[in-house]
Amino acid sequence: MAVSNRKAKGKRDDVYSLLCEVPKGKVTTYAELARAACTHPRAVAVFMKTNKHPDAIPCFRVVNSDGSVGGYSGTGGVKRKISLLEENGIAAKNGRVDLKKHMHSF
DNA sequence: CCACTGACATGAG
DNA sequence: GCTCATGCCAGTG
Repeated sequence: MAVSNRKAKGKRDDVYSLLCEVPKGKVTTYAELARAACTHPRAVAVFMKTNKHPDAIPCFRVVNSDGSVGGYSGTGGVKRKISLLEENGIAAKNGRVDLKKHMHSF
């Protein structure tokens, strides 16, 4: 049972595609991304951590459903993520973004 | 090539 | 604020 779903790796590509379609200046949540990809938020976290294309995958645009930035495997950690968000016009104060202003729904 | 365990940046209660 | 439950991925034998 623990390995019965290994063939369903197509979900990962869906998450990446959806994330790439998020416009600049907007962010999405793990729950929303997972929902759009028909998967679970837990899986999305693994996708970002195990992603082989950080250059093509703006994981910094993904935040928690609470608006908290969460984490970042890229350079600088969450600090780098917050900086990138601000570069996109998103105010990430105290590691939090305004979802009601930047939350992107699929 | 097939099978199993460990690890994860969440969500909900 | 903490704990439990759930899904997907990567590595090893």
